[in-house]
Amino acid sequence: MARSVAPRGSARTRVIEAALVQFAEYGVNGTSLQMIADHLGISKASVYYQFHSKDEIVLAVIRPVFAEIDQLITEVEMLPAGAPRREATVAGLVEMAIRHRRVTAIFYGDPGIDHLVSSDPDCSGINERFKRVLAMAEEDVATRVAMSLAISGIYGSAMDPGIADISDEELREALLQCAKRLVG
Amino acid sequence: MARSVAPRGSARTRVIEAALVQFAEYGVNGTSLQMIADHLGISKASVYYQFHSKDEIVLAVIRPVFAEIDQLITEVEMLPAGAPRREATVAGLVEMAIRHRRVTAIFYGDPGIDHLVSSDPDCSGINERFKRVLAMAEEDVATRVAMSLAISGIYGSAMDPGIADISDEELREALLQCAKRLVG
DNA sequence: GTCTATATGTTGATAGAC
DNA sequence: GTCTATCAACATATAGAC
Repeated sequence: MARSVAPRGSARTRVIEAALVQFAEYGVNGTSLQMIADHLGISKASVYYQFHSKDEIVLAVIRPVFAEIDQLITEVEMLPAGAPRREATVAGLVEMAIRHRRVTAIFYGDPGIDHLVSSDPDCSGINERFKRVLAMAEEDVATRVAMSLAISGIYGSAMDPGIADISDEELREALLQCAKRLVG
Repeated sequence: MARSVAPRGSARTRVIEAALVQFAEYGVNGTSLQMIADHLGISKASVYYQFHSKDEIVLAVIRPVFAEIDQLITEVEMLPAGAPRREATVAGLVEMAIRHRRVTAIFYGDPGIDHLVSSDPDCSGINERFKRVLAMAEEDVATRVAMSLAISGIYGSAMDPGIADISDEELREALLQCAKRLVG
């Protein structure tokens, strides 16, 4: 390893992190490159040196999230379909929601992200895979609704300012308890 | 009643309805006045004849929703605090989510709307009142999380395309069942 | 009530100096 | 890698004719 390690907070990484924060607060369509640049104290052109377009920034932000979902799918696919798989899925989503808390959550339902996800092969592929693993042989209306409510509820409550005072550990426990009541 | 009745689809009403549809699909920040005008087959200037600004359109769209929430609060406030009030609240929200299905839902979490709500006295007042009636004397972490998850889950699942094939009646029943398991 | 035309600012994005 | 300067496209919003 003669080559020196990339600085801990590389310019590229800082752009991604600044974008993440602003996207979470103002949404993708409500966040301009000027806002991201101002937040970093640099110019728009410097942001464009790292990314060719806004879409590239958005993709760089959501890619790790989709990678996590992809891994979660792989894990739950090894479980038998039905209740065990459902329970592992919501438990995994609770971990993700806690880990990112109030940040990842925004992406669930952001129209600016939805559009980009649809046009990106990798993301939409994972998206389809996720939907497939969830709907697998599920004819039961009650179960399908419960899963849908659990997923959007987990993300929605993780970012709810009204319960922001609750610690990660307490929130995780409470969410798992809710999930168990819904799909267990 | 010498004066003739306003046409069923007045120009103003049509603008509101067109905005509602587009806001739900693209978000407030992702919807331009040009898009609304095009959707109605009229010009931007005609839209501005009905509303002085985009914010006015957004307010006109969300006001009825907040009026419904206001009424719901008044109803549940007459109930004893605790479980009975919580159950009535989620039941009322289920009715609202079903009634609007896939439309009202977007407003829950749209950054463009959140910002406007905060700056509008009426809306933010109702918002505060709603939060107060929910948090009333609730120290129990599990209950607070369950309520948060139920609320965002109800709205989120009502707009979930993955369960759009389920009829309103079936969805209402399934959501009420979920709500009961969470807060009952 | 609707239109065309326009004013004014902001957006995403590029060129080129340092 | 960062900057200033600039672009075309689009945003909200207004003026005034019909």
